[in-house]
Amino acid sequence: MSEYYDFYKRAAIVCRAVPYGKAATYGQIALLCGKPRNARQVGYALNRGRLGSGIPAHRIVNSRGILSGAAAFETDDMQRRLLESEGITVEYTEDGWRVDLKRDGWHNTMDEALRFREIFEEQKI
DNA sequence: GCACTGACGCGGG
DNA sequence: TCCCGCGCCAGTG
Repeated sequence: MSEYYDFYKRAAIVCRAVPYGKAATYGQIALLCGKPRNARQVGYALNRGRLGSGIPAHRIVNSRGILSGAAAFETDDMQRRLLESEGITVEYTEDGWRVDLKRDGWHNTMDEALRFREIFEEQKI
């Protein structure tokens, strides 16, 4: 097992792999990076642009499917509009805009998880 | 080194 | 199922 890793490089790879039309959670990204307790770091990285460009940040939501209320997008409704443009239904609740993870969530297979581990191992990150 | 912060998540009630 | 409390941990000043 690689003893030194770069969490942000891993997170960038995983985030870019979230399919069009699907939403993933912060914890899910962290888990696939091999750091299941680092969900907060995923949010931090996205907020501060630490993952570079080409990251579908709008597809990342919290474990309940709630969209980030943070003003990290150009406009308040940007994240919701991007998701809807991909065919994802976003419904308004008291807690904010929410996607149905049961239907539109990214449900990883064990194979996908193992594949990421291989990629990290190969690239020594 | 210390305290505080936050696009978070889980487990118990 | 829904709250709520607590744990989490890299960054930041």
